[in-house]
Amino acid sequence: MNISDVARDTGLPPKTIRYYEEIGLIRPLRSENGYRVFRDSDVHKLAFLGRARTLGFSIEDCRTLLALYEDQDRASADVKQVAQDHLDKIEDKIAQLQSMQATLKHLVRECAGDNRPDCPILSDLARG
Amino acid sequence: MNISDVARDTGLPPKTIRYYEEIGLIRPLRSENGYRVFRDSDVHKLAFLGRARTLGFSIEDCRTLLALYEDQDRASADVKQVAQDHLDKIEDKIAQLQSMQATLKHLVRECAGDNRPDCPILSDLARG
DNA sequence: CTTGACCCTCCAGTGACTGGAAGGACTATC
DNA sequence: GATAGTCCTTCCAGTCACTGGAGGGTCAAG
Repeated sequence: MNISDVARDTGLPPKTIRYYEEIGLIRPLRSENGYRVFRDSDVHKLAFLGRARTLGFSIEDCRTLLALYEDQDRASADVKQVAQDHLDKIEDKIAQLQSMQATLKHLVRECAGDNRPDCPILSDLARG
Repeated sequence: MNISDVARDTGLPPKTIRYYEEIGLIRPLRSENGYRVFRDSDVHKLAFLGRARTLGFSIEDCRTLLALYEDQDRASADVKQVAQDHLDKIEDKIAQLQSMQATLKHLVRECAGDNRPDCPILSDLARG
């Protein structure tokens, strides 16, 4: 399989696939003309990576998860730990965004949004 | 005022303040020895920027907001538009994170987290 | 034999800082 | 006046996970 076939099948852009090779997440073969040749195992790994990225795991987390996936002697506790840590970060992030959301919603609601210059949004930013 | 005084008063690191000057958000004076000299108006702007950044506005949004703030003839509608667009982005982001959160919570709950290799998290990533 | 769609590598840019090196300036103490 | 310590400066590199583009080789169809 060539890179664009893999891109189609995994939903990952060719650029991203090349990048994943560059940082050592996959090691596709090469044909004589220099083109990358992807085995099923490469495609499988890329799909795995795509899904992990969709869940928001960092590339380093993905590397760890892939290593755990390939390690038949892994402990599920190790996987769970990675996922739990990530979940905690996501929940922190959600809380942070919700706090911004609450403030912004309030300010937007208070703002007349007309031709006049008076604006509670700017007043808030200016005075804290 | 020197940079570290301003950093203390605004809560922004000196590095960030220098960066804001570099990208043209502020234009502090210079004393003979080359040190930056911050007027009250600079400190005020930096505090404004700090609060806007806390609300998650991008630097370019901050630049726009600062310009609107300084424009006595602004229309509050323009400010409101910036804030509403940002709020929309935040709400998209929250929804995306909540979707990750839901999936991850489910997977983490299903995972035994013991010494055995069987792991629903990896199974999910491997098969979608 | 040319066209167009592939593929390759390498370099630069994104956003918003952050860390560190190398060196000048100021303040306090001896 | 020397020294130590803290401040200030600039400049360069790195972060994260790609993404865009230049410049050039390869392949299949007509």
